[in-house]
Amino acid sequence: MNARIEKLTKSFKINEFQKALIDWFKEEQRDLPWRESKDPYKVWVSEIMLQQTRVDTVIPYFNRFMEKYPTIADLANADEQDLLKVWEGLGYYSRVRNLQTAVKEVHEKYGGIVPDTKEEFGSLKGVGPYTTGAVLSIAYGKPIPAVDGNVMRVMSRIFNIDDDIAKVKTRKLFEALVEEVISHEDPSSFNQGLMELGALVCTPKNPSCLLCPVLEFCTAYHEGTQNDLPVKKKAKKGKTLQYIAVVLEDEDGKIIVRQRSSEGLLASLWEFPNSEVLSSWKNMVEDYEKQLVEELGVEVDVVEPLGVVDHIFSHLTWKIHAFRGEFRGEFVGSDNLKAVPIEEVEDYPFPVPYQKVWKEFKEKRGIGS
DNA sequence: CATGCGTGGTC
DNA sequence: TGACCAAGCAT
Repeated sequence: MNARIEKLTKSFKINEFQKALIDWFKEEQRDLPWRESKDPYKVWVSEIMLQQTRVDTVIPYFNRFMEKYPTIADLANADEQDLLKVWEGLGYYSRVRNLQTAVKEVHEKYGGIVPDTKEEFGSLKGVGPYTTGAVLSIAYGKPIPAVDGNVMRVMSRIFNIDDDIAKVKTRKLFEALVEEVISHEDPSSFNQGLMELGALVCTPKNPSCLLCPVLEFCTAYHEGTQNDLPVKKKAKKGKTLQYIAVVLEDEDGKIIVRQRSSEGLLASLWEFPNSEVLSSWKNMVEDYEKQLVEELGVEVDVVEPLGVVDHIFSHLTWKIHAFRGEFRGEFVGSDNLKAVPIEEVEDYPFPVPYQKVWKEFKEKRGIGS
């Protein structure tokens, strides 16, 4: 333990803090579907879904996921496109692919039993320091810190720490700090208590300090600095990219869909034919029409605009100029580019921006959902 | 260590 | 409307 941790915890009443936090958690915790069992697999899935994602958003996804993949074996044997479809709209799609990779490893290497050591579980794909601590403490009662954004916020206020929480080094500081104060009798309630407190009471803005069960331990409250913590360097906002996209239909009611690259943004999801609009283009619609004829080998008519779809990612913005179009001629597709019956389009996993485009198309065509 | 990776809610 | 942010991880 380094000198800084020692100084911070020197006169800290650890046992009383643990008791106040755990008692509060047991009384006030929310009823959530993943709290109905301590099945390590279910706890694990919930933690992956909850990464950077709100509880209210996750609940229906979790329930559907468990209905479809109730066990390790079910997930290990799942089809990747089906998996992406279940994850559709949840974002950060690499999470589900990494999860399946890891679950396959547990299925094959550990006989379907989720390993209970930091070394083994923590080395699985998609499992970082936070998820390791969360799953092993909740499912197996191991006293391992689970430091997420909530915990950094709560602890930064309790100990009045103004280090930039965007830095890896700061997260490690908080892990060392939690290591010192975590309950060994009930690590699960302790870790979840810190997170629940951050979600319900010690909120980013307007924290409900007067309702806080650990108010007496909070240095920031006593110093009046709770509204200035935690300190986090602002992210610079990303650039905007312009795209033209066309929903192409033929006389037989088939729609052309295309699968994205298996790497990078929205990997392996589906979209409608589109291209970045370059400043060198003279006429967006005509230029892209020509490009489409080349790429698809069919006659193409861009018929009418469907509107402009704006989509803000965390690191960039898309402005999609969407159109409805028609194609004629024999279309020769491939695994990643095909014409599918209009009623099957929604069987494919689409990211939200292209769901918006599809919605515009359906409204224009007068197709009910 | 910095950046890429989604989406929706809130103020 | 825009900035911030929510149970992070891989590279």
